Amino acid sequence: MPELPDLAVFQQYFESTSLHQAIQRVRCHEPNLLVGTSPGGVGRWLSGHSFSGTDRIGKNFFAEMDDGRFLRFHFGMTGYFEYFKGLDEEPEYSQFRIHFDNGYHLALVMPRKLGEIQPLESMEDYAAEAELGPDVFKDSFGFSQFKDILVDRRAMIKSSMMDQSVMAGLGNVYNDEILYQARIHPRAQIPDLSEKELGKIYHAMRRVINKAIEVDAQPERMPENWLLPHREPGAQCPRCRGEIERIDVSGRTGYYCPSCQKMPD
DNA sequence: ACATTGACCTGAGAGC
DNA sequence: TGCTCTCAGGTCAATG
Repeated sequence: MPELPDLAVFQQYFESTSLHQAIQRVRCHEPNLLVGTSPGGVGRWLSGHSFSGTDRIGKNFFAEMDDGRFLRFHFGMTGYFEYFKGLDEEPEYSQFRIHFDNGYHLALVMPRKLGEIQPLESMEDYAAEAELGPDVFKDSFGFSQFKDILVDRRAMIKSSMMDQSVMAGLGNVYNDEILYQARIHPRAQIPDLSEKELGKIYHAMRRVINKAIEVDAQPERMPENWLLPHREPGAQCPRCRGEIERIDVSGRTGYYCPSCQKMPD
């Protein structure tokens, strides 16, 4: 479930494996993933160059190239990178593979083919084009901006926080976690939330993302007192021992604790 | 503006 | 054992 913390970990992985090595060629098993290019086109885009750095906006990962161009990756629901040596070690569900001069390869592994790979001249142009909101984990995204963005909205809090054009990076799972820790009902309407409650949400967001990255976004390493290890109906709330419930919000299945997360008055 | 639904894709897990 | 069904997850388009 690649959300912002997962992306941050992918970014570290990419940086520790795939920078500053000449790219020989690429192989795309699933051309439908390519945006604005073709298997041949992405090959020409990359071949003979190398990656020099990385960046991220929300759930979009940008591999920066030695001449300042980019390749954007979106991981859909199931994507991740895997770096490996011999082709006989290529992972199952590898949809796209980059051959480096040193004999190693980087694969985009994605059982469900809902991701995207896109050559780009500019990250900023892409963000504008895609109408991406600000990345929720950039240093510049402080509480005042969080509040300003939400203040004249009337939607449910969870819907707006998951809307990538409002703010970018959060998905279903971490959103539930944040609202659980802030003790806010996922269907709470934004106009009904006080500044203090918005503050609790913002700070829970920082805390959750930081901690999730610290444990490499591995679900089994999430703290036991989080909601995340208890995302099933009938599970016990680690805080009040009440029953975790399933709830649909804007078409996504969420989980929350009805006794800890009350609707605002 | 906002909510809802369905489509995309396909493996995992459940139920028979 | 093997089949069929449902459900995830992120995003977008269509409809109310």
